[in-house]
Order: sequence, then C-alpha cells, then structure tokens
Amino acid sequence: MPELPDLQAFSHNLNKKLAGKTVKQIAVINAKKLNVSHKELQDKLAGQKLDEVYREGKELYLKFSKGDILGLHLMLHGKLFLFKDKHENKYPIIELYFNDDTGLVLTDFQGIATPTLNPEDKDAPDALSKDAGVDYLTARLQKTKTNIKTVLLDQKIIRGIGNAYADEILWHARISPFSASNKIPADKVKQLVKSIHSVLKEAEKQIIKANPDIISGEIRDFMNIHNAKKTKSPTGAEIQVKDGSRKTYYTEEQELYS
DNA sequence: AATTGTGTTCGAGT
DNA sequence: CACTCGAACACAAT
Repeated sequence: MPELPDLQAFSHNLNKKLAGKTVKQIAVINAKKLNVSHKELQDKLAGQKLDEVYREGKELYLKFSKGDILGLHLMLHGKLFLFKDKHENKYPIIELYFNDDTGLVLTDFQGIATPTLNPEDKDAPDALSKDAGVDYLTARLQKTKTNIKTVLLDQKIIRGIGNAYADEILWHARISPFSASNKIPADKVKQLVKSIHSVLKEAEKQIIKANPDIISGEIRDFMNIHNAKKTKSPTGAEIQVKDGSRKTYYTEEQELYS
C-alpha cells in the first residue's frame, strides 16, 4: 500500500498533470463513507478549477478555486488512474471528469478508499511539518507509556507514518520499536525527529527515481529493514520479525528503553 | 495454490 | 473507565 513518501510523489505528479483543469462532472460509484451526497459533491465541485494537489497525512487533497477541498484516502489498496474519455479500471470508487475530456479515477477492490468533501482540520501535525518537531514529540511521548511504534502509527499524534516506515524510522534512529514512549531519553527523541524527516524524504527520492511519473502503486525494494527480501540490516545485524496484527521488523542494534 | 500485506474502525477482553 | 488487541474489509501479487 502507499505510505507517506508514495503519496508525496503521487501528489507532485497529479499536481503537474491536473492543476488548472476544470471539473465537468463527478461520478460516485462506490463511496460508502463519503461525507456528503453525490448530488452535493457534484453541485459543489462542477465548474470549479482544480488549483492544487497536495498531501496531508495519509490523504491527498485536491484544492479547488472556490476553496473547496476533496480529500482522497487510499486506505490499503486505493489506486489512482488518469484517463482520456473513459477508463476500464475495475472497482471504481469515484471518477472526476475534466473539461478537456480527461479524467481521474480512484479504485479500490476492497471498497474502503474514502473521498471526503472539505475534511476537517486535524489537530495532529503532519510527520513532515515543523510542528512535529522535538518540542512537540518530547511533550507528547511523555504522555503515554505505550510502545513507541504504536505512538508513531497513531494518526491522532502524528500523521502520515504507516507500518513499514515506522520500522524504517525506528531502525534509523536505533530505537527499539518496543521501547516505552515515555522512557526514551531526550537526545534519542531528537534523533527520532531527524530520522522521521530523513527516512521519509529519502524514500520519496528513491520512489521518484524508480518511477518519475508514479501516481499509484508502491515501490519498496529500497527499504532496509521492513523488507521480506532482506535478512540483514545495512550494518550487518540479523533482521528480526515479530508477528502481530501487523509485522514489525527490527534488529538488536536498536536500543530498548523500558 | 497457499500465503502475505496493508489503515482504520469497532467490539471484546483485561 | 482506560487501555490493548484481534477481526474484518476483499483481493493482487507472488
């Protein structure tokens, strides 16, 4: 599934391809959790120009000329396709048609990818925002004793990190995923903030390098730790796997604070 | 051809 | 009551 760096790449590419186009029509085919009626979405967005596409947490935001925003959450398997005139992709959720006869379709075989009209502003900072800095995380990590991986995955605390990148980030920071969040020393929290930023930005670079025009799917061959094809970390430690409702990959190089 | 993977919600258990 | 954990969603890729 796409995580933050993938979505970041998608948003750049979609912005390049779609910004400036005007919405002609919208078809809602299977959006169980859309927060407004099909008619309201159509009435609001038809005729508006798409100003910008960008990423917010794990969602893509399409911002229109009158200020309306269409949020797209891809969930586990959502995929985007651009098309001319019509498309033949299976499992469509929603289709946007533009006035030059091109279109954008969101599909999901699980039917759980979710469009949202004018999503509420979230309190939690985006993982790449400067608001998710040392001060914020230090204070926030003190408030809970759950393990640090769970905290990184909690979208109410910091938005955008998923299962795979949580493992990559924690290895990069050399913090065990099972560490109690309130036991991580100050200098390690500093390192964690640096690791969040550098792991996510580096991944985005790798993804764009591998596929400059990517707007869906995922590329993860380059991942160092959360990678079933690898047995050792770049520094030679055996990669361990803990099976849970999601898998956690880690090595003994990561210090456990408890 | 059986296994694996992925975010979020929700209900049950501690 | 607060928290933690697993199941479900339903298929593609291998």
